[in-house]
Order: sequence, then C-alpha cells, then structure tokens
Amino acid sequence: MKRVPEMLPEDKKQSRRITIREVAREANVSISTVSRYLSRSGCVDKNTADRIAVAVRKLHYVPSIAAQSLRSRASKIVLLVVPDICNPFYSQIAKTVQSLLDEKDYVMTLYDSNESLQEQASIKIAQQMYASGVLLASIDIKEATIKQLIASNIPVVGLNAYQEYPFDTVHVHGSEGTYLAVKHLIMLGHMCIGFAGGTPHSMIERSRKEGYQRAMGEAKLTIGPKWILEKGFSQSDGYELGRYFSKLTPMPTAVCCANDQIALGLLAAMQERGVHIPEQVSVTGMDDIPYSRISNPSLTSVTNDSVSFAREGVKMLFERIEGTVTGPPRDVIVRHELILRASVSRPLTIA
Amino acid sequence: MKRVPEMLPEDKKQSRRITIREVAREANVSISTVSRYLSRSGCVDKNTADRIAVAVRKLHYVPSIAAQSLRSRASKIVLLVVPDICNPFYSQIAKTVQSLLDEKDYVMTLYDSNESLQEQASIKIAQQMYASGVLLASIDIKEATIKQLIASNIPVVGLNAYQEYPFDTVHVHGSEGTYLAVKHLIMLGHMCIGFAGGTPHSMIERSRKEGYQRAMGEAKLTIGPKWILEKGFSQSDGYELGRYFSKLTPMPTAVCCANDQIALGLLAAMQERGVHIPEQVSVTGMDDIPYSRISNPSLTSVTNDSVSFAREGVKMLFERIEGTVTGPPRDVIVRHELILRASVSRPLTIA
DNA sequence: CCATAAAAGGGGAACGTTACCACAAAATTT
DNA sequence: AAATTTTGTGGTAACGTTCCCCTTTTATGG
Repeated sequence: MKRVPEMLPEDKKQSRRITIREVAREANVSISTVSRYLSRSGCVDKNTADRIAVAVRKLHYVPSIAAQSLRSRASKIVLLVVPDICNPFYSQIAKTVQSLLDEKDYVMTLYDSNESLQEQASIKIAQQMYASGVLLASIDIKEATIKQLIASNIPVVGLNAYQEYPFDTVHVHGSEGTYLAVKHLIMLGHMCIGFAGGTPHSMIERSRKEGYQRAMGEAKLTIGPKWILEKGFSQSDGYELGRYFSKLTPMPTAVCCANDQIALGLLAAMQERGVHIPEQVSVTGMDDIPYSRISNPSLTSVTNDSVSFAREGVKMLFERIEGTVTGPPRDVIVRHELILRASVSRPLTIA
Repeated sequence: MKRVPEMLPEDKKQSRRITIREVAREANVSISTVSRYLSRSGCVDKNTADRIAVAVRKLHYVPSIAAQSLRSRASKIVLLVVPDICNPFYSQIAKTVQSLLDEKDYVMTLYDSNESLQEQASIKIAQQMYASGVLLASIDIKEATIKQLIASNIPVVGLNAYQEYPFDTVHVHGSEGTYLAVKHLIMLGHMCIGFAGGTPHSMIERSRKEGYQRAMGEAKLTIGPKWILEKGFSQSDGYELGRYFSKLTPMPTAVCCANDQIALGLLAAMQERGVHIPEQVSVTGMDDIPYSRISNPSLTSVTNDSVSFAREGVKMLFERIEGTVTGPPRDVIVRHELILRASVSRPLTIA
C-alpha cells in the first residue's frame, strides 16, 4: 500500500522574516558588506551600495533591533521617565523628545513613574533593553537609584533636575521661578501670600517652596502658620487646595502655586465658592502650560520651557551616547520668565 | 632586565553583563533550568527554584530583552501610537496603558504620529522591535498601513477607531457624541448652530461632523454655508475657529466643537473678543478632558472615557498576544454620556 | 615599475537567550 | 510487576546581527 507523502507540501505557517542574509544573496555580496552598508560603519563601493539598496527595497527588509542590540550591546532606544504624562509640561517634553529621536532613528520608551513611586522599575527596563540612554524627568530621585544608574554605565540626563546629580542635567535655576512670582506679588502690595505646594518632600517641591520663602524673607514678611499647604502636583490637588484657602480666615490676598495644574484647579475651586479672581485673591502658577493662556481669568505664570528642556536634554544625551563629550557632569540652565496675565492684580486697599 | 608584567592587572574597562550562565553556575543547575524557571515555561523543583531565585538576587541578574526577543521572536514590548500626546485624552490613554503593561512586565514604546502624518514609520518600528502588539489610536489609518500591519502578523487593536478595520477595535458609536451634543442644543431652542471641526478628512473628524449634520437634519434645520469650519484638533486651532465664529454675522447662537481642546481654545478667543458664554453663544466639546471641568465657564461635553478605551484595548490585545482568543475582529463599544455644564444655556429670545 | 597604502569585500565567531530533544527518576496506571 | 505517564533536568542548535581579522583589488607616490 502506497503511503501518502505529505498533506501540505508548502507548510509555511509563519511568514518568515527577511534577514540580512537574503539581502546579501539578492545583491550578490556578503553579509558583512550589507551590514557595513546599513550601519555606515565602513567603506563600500558606490556600485554595490546601490545594489544593496535595491535589494533592501525589493525584499522589504527590516532590520531586527533585537539582533542588533544583542550583538552591539546597545540599542537605538532611549527611555524617557516622567512623573506624570498627563501634566502638559511633561507631555510636551515627551512629544518633543520623541520627534527628535525619530530624526535620529531612535525609538522612545515611555515610563510614567507616577510621581516617582516606581522609578526603580524604570532603570531595570533600561538595562533589560540595552537602552542607549535615559532621560530622567523625575520629581525626585533616590540615592539608590542614582547608584544603580551609574553602575549600569548607561548615559543619563536629568531633566528639570538639579545639578548635584552625578550626570548631565538641564534645569532651571533652583527656586527662581516661585521667587520671581512672589516678588512680583509683593511688589504689587500683597503681604498675605499663601503657598499651594505639590508632592511633599519631593525635590522639586522643596525648591519651589524655597523660592516662596526666600522672597517672603527678603521682604521681611512673616509667613502665617496656615499659609503653606502641600498636597500634590495635579489639578485635583489644586482643587482641594483651593477649597482650603477659600475657607481660611483671613483669606490670603494672593496664592503662589507650585505649578499651573495646581493653579488651575485652585482657580476653579475658589470661583465655585464665589471668590473673585483676581479682585479678592491673586493667583500665580508655574510652567506656563497652554491651558494657562486660555483659562478664565488667564493665569499669570512663569515659563518653564519644556521644548528647551527636551532639546537640550536630547542634545547632551547624544553627546554622551556618541562619546563626543566625556568628562564631568555638565548642566544647562534654562531661564525663567514671568508671564503677566489676568489672574493677578493689586490687593484691594484695606478699608 | 626584568620586564614589568602588566600596568593594570584588573583591566575591567567594561562592566561585564551578568548572564543566565552565571546564574546557572551560581545555583548549580543548567542554563535550561534557569531559563525555564525565569519564563515559567516548564516544571522546576521547588528547591531548585529557590536556589535560582537566590542566585538571581545575589548577582543582580537582569535578563536581556534583546536576546529574549531574538530567540523567541517576540518581545515584551507594546507600541502605542497616538496622534498627539499633548491632547489630555491621549495622554490619559498613555498613562493607563503604561500602568497596565507594567503589571504584566511589558514595556511601552510611544509613538506620536503627529496627527497620523507619520504613522507608517511606527509600523516599521513595531517590526524592528518584534513588538508583541500595537495599540493604534490614530485619527486616521491609510489602506497601505493596514495591509502592512496584517502582513506583519503583529496583533493590533484600534483605539477610538472604527469597526471596519480588520482587527479588534474599541470605539464609540461613530457619530453619536456630537449627535448627542447638538440634539441637546436643539432641544434648548438653538437653531443656528455652528460646527468647529478638527483635521479635515480624517476619519474621526468625518464622523464627528456627521453627528452634527445628522442631528441638524433630523430637526429639519438647514445648515448655513459658513457654519462649518474644519481646522485641526488642537487648542490653537480652536482659538482660530473662535475668532472666525465671533466675526461671523449673524453669529451662531451655539457652536458644537469636535473636541474639548478646540472648545477651550474657542472659548478663550470668543471671550477675548467680548462675547459672553453662554449668554450669547453656547459651546459644547467632546472627550470630557479634566480641563473642561475647571474651565470658566465649565464646558458642556460628551464623555469619551479614555480609561475604558485603554483598559479594553489592552485586554483585547493580550487575548490576541496570548492566543486565548482567535477568530474574526471584535469590537467593543464605549458608551458616550452628555455632561451638562455652564457653557450651554437657552438662546436669548429674539427681541 | 615596484613598494606601499587605502579601499572594498569576505569568513566566522560571538552576543544571551529560548526551543527542541533526549533522558533519568518518580509517580501513576494497567 | 511491567508499562506508561509525569516531572525534573541537561545539552545544543538556532535567532539575526556586528565585530574582528584576513584577503584581494585599486589608488598613490617615489
């Protein structure tokens, strides 16, 4: 009895991946040459180059990042860590970083550390992926994390961080932002100024509070015991802070908020309770996110130019990745600028 | 003459990576066993498992995603494509997706397609990385892109997309959102209703406009020749649309906006030109982003629950990745809900 | 015209995993 | 008690690149 040979001769269940090998065969050169051509890492004849290019296009060749990374111990992947991607300040950074990376054929992995609660995990990811670099826009970085980062040998740039870190940073001059805002309020005649702060004890919050305190101190104004409340950096935190300050008696004539999200939330809460802004209370924010321009009243804020942060950060990171710059940590300072809008006015003269 | 042996005996320039091999040696088992333990892909004795666990911890072993991906032809990477990460609707999706993936030990790569101009590139990335899946939240997807995706054999889920696509989708009922909003305006007595649209010809814009037209048609209201203007989905587009509508004579008594960003921009522009909202013009948005709750006046909007989108999308994607579900494309519909706020009122009775 | 250098290309060993197979020992069935 | 299945384990060949080293060809200079 004759046996049936095979049921399905062409048993191609999985669509095979096109490899550099097929390209080499098609272009009639060796694998090495194709590799050299693709990575521009050696010289290859104009003629052969063209043949390879044709083959690549014809076969729809797509290189395997996994194989590349494995062999070269580096991948075209950059990890961006942010505390909250929903904060427009950080989503703008993400957008800019991504587009800059795209130009360089790099890929961006995003990690939202949830206000840095899970920043540790992000580093593990970077190592797992052979990431070529990390952009760390955390609101706070723990000692242990820093050590791990240094040990892993992956270039790191801190965004909106502070120069004490042992890697390149791009940051604003510490407490300057809130300092500027509060000085402006004082100049207008405010004396009773509250501070609506973000996540307590975080590095960013500390410096923002410090700016407020410094401006108050320099003007010899004492800070009332209930004038500072720290909650968190989100809108809803701001909303709660707004309720808090609107219940305070006497109510401050101005409130300096640690960022715009807080300020917008605070604005809403106060207006809901019938407080007139800026007639009764002046409000300042920080970051100058797009919504501040169009809020009602529009929000006086301090620029914190996310696009510059991203640009400078990516630039420095690539200098480290490509090794064009070595040596001690550098830091770039992005200048603040006070943007005057409708949420601030002179205090009503006391009757 | 005695020769100096070596200048630097411990010449460890590069910190060597700990591999599965070292772990195996440390735990006194074979590589295979360690691999099986780590990937839970086979049985391993409780006792040996513990030894391996200890070794992993002791050596600070971190697996190489590159090697894993290369060998297994799949990586724990999911690609999320969004049209604009700065739109809170999408940044909320990104945040939710990332946190869900984190639970499963997956990593999220983010690609901002800039309103889908560069969506093609994103697919190449997915292939390059052996991404296990793609979450595609594009405002529009071209035919060619879809073909490539299908050919690449990578599971795809469309977010906020439409059921005609040959893959799983989670979406809202087509044009329902703007339909609800406009019906509400009509019910209040508005007859002259403008439409401030997003990126022309994109799939999402088409359906939003359709909802407006359908509601108008059903109420037998004719649409004035200048009442529809499509520009883009961003705040600044909305701002320009606001200027446009505020110059129109007669001015519509209400404007339905294709999303909240547009609405907020439009609100600002109109108020700047002295138009009272809602007394002179009622405004509706769509997506119910957080800023709509706190804008002044607060914005009437239609929910477009980004968290549900993300949850359902990730769930379906993993069912495909893990192969627990096969078969024809499925689609999950997320329900809309009209949220009434202060930006809408009855039209002033014509004197 | 030879010596030398530079350009262009090829061969093969890694990179760190997992998939597959083989096999021994233990548990279960017949 | 033999036959079978289950559980636990190890060996080894891929996966698709790049890197290193070597050979051949072409250009350069004295």
